[in-house]
This record gives sequence, structure tokens and C-alpha cells, in this order.
Amino acid sequence: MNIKFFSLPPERQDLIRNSAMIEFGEGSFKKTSADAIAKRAGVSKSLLFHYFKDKRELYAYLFQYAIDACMEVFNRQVERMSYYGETDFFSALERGHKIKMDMVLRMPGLFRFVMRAYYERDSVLSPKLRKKLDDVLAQSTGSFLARMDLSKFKDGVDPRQVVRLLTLSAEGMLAETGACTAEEINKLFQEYKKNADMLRQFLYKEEYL
Amino acid sequence: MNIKFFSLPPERQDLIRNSAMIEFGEGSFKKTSADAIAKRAGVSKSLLFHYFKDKRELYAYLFQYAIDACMEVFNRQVERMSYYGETDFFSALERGHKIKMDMVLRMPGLFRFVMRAYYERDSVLSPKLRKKLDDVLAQSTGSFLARMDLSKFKDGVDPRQVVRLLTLSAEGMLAETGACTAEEINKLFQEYKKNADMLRQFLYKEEYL
DNA sequence: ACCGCCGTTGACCAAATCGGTCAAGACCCC
DNA sequence: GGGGTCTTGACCGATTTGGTCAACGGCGGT
Repeated sequence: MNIKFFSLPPERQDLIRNSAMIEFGEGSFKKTSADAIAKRAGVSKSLLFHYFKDKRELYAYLFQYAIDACMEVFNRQVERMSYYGETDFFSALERGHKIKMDMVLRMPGLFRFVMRAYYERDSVLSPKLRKKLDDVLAQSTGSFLARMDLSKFKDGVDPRQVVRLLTLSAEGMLAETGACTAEEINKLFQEYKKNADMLRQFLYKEEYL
Repeated sequence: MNIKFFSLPPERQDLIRNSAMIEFGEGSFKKTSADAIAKRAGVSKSLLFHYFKDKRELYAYLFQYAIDACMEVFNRQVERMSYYGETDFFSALERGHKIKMDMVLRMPGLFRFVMRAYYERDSVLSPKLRKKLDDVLAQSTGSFLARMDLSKFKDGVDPRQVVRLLTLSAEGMLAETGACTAEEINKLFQEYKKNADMLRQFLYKEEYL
């Protein structure tokens, strides 16, 4: 790709990336047209092909970028948890989800794009990129749980399952909604919090409530 | 549409409907080509236009059919609940989810198709059809909860929220997986059941466990 | 005033794909 | 072999596709 892309004003880079992610997130690689991306971004198609030689290259770059963004957010979160010594499962999870929602707000098409890219049947992505995402997902839950104080849970509770359940519900919510206005994201977050609170209330031992 | 479609062997009808639902479920109305549908079904494009005069007509018919199928399943389920006097929240929910999974197995593209159709920005569907779906969704939870014995829940539990949480998680699972083999569906069901069991264990009063 | 550089564009291309038509083939029972 | 039904491949004009290219406007330097 043309490295001059990076010397564009950041908000313009975001504009192009977000538009592309949204469009790619709505359909398969093949069905997504460069024209639609350009139109959404409000730039000419020529400009896209000026910075990215190919549709494929644009796609690969986006995926790389998306994963890196996730990784960075995740790492910063872990760092913060360590620094402040956060050990409460639900507090940390809530904070993590908040960050995730903020990311959705700044990059509305990110998660749908990543999901679609991951399950794309035509192998437009190199196995290496795919593996990178696998690693991110595998690590995140594990290293998160390792830092939490799991003794607050009642006997018989599997914290892994709790994470999974809440994550699934978040994915379900994200799948339900299309647009990504600030209020909508906030409503999603509120519902997530309500569910987490319920679980906390009934899965924690009484002395920790 | 050509009514002779209904005198086709039922499995052939299913083949065509399912192929169309899957294809329509993968992209917007505009992006879905009649050619792709025909190819997936293993029939010629001409045949499609022989039975349905339009892409639009096919689409509308599918949506109608999908909702009717959901309605019928739902009604049969309510009927059965009444007949056997089922009042346990989680038993009924599990049975309901099992039925849903069986439906996914027989019509793999149904739910994704309905969801996509519902959120389609171009109004390719008449408001009447849309309203029909709204009614189904609104009724289902309410009339389900009305028949259940909710006193088994601990104080402070909102059963509506429990339904919602489990439904969301199911949607999340469905969004994660693409293919719909029998084993995959079964795995999904197992995970759903595990989550439901956990909630049951900690949200029910002890005397009901 | 002129230059060169820069991000940007509209017009343009061949090729593919689109929704849809139509006449004819394949198969059946009579 | 005739009539009817299901099904198809070839074909249509129109649109869209990914991608190219010459040129535009603005701006800082001289």
C-alpha cells in the first residue's frame, strides 16, 4: 500500500477505514464494491486505489489494523488492571465492556467486519492474520481470569462460563442493532450492565455483595 | 407467484426456499443474486422465475413463509404446554429452544434471513409483513411467562430479564456459527442448556432444585 | 508569475454480472 | 406419437464491476 496514507489527517484515515469496515462488514468480500466504500466515505473511488493498489490489499490492511487496535486496547486494559490492582471479576468485566463500547463508537464497523472476515469462505486472508486473531481471543479470557479474585463466587460457579455467557449476550445485542449512535451504544451498555449485575447478585457469595 | 410451486414435492420446495433464505440471509436484497440462489439449489435460474415472477416476489413469499413457520411452531408449543400443564420456567424454555434448534436444522437460513429482512434499509417488505413479525415477537415472551410458575425464582429475580439474557446468548451463538450441521446445532444446544442450568441452579429457591 | 508537488477527481475502460425472457429439451402418461 | 408438465441453456440489454489515467486546484517556494 501507499505509505502516504498514514500522513493523511488521522480523522480522514478514520473516515476511510470506518467506511470500508462498515461496507465490508455488510457483505462478503466479493459482494462489497469499492464504489460503495468510496461513496460512504465521501471520496472518489480513484483515491482509494491511489492509497491501496487492490481491494484485497485494502481488506488485508483493515483486518490487520482492526486486530492491532483490539490488541492495543486489550493490553492497555490489562496494564491498568495491574496498576490499580483490580481483582473484582464484575468490575473488571464492566470496565472492559465499557472500553469495548467506546471502541464501537469510534470504529462502528469494527466488530462486524472482523467477524465477517473471520468466517469468510474465500480465503482472502492469509492464515497468519487469521491465527493472530485466534491468539488474541484465546489469550484474553485466560489472562483476564488469572488476575481476578474468583473466591468471591459461590461454590459450583464456573467463571469461564460466566464470561462466555456475558460475551455471547453482548454479541447477540451487537447483532441485533445496525446503527451505532452514541445513545444506542449507551443503551446496549446499560443492558449489559443490568445482566452483569444480576449475575453478580446471585453468583457471588453473600458476604461480597 | 405461480401456484404450481406448491404441487412440487415438498423436499424440492424446501430445497428452493432454504437456498433462497440462505443467500438472502448473507447479504442485502440488492446484493443477493437470483443466480446464486439457483446455483445453491442446483436448479436453473429460469426455474426460479418460472415460479416467482420477481426477485421481490420470491423475497416477500419467503418472509411470509418464515413468519408463518415460526408462528405455527410457537403455537404448537403453547398448545403442548397447556396440554401437559408444564409450568417450570427452565423446562419450558429448554423445550422451546430445542424446537428452535430443530427448526434451524430443517431450515438453516431462516433466522438470519428474518433478521436481515427485518433490518433491511430499502423497504422491500410491506409494513404489514413487518408488523406481523413484531406481533409474534411481542406475544411470545408475554404469553410464555404468563403460564410459568415464577414463584420458584428467588426474590429479586426478573424472569423477563432471564429470558432476554438467554435469548441474547442464543442469538450470539447463532451469529458466531455459519454452517448448520446436525452436530453443530447440537453443540449449540448443549451450551445453551449449560447456561440455562447454571441460571436455574442459582436463581431458583433452594427448595426447587 | 511561474514552478513543482500534492491530494484529489471525473471520465473512461473492458469484463463481469445483473434481472429477466424465451424457445426448446426431457420426461411422463395416454 | 401427441399433449402436458417440469426444466433448462442460450441469450438479452442494462448495470456494475475493479481498476486506470490524465488532469485539476491549491499551495509553498523562488
